[in-house]
Amino acid sequence: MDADPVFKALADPVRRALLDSLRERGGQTLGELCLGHAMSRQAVTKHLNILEAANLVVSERRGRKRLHHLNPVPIQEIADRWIGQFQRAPLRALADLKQALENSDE
Amino acid sequence: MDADPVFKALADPVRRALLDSLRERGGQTLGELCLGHAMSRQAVTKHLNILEAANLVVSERRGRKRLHHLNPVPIQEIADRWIGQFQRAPLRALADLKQALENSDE
DNA sequence: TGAATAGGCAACCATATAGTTGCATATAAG
DNA sequence: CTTATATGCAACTATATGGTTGCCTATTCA
Repeated sequence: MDADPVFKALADPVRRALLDSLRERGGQTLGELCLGHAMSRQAVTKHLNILEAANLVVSERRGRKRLHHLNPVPIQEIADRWIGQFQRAPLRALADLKQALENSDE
Repeated sequence: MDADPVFKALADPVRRALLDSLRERGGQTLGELCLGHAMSRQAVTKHLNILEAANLVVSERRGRKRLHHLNPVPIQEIADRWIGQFQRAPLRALADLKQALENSDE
């Protein structure tokens, strides 16, 4: 897995809101996902394309509609492989930080 | 906490590498952090400024050196408050996805 | 003191990003 | 068949981003 497109996809608040919406209710159409966003349908399409490229969203054509679904796997993988590394050594990092701040008074 | 600067800071592979480096060894100077990156010192400075603005890195002036430390707290908070939401309902999302893909053959 | 070291500041440039508008296409409904 | 609906495609624009270079400041050390 290439994590970079996932991180980049998550960097935009509109895209995070779209993921939130699809987590709440899967199978939404493009039109439904546009509601509540003060931007054009085409702008939302672009965001969805970025989310699909990162494999965070999967869509299926259903007649003239396109239904969108969240794929939680990439987020899980980032949590496990990347964030986990930072969680495993947080106490040491915080201790370093605390010591550095204390020593700065000398 | 505003999570947006943190997500944006994490979106760049150079900045993730800098965090990795500081996780491995805290207290590195700007010059040390520049080693291994094929870019100017000023470019690295800009990345570090973005990481500091997101509170992912804390630095202290020590004579003519500046020492940098990882602050793991924002990553922890994102993991807990944001990613946790996606991890709590992954089975349902995957089931939705599987069902959608199966139904698409009808 | 004077030179070398470590870093800061500001202007500039190229490309990426996020948005727009206009028009085209395909399916559904009457 | 015709119209309305749902989406797709492409061109264009403005701003953000990531990088550069040149020069300045502040320590350290001989």
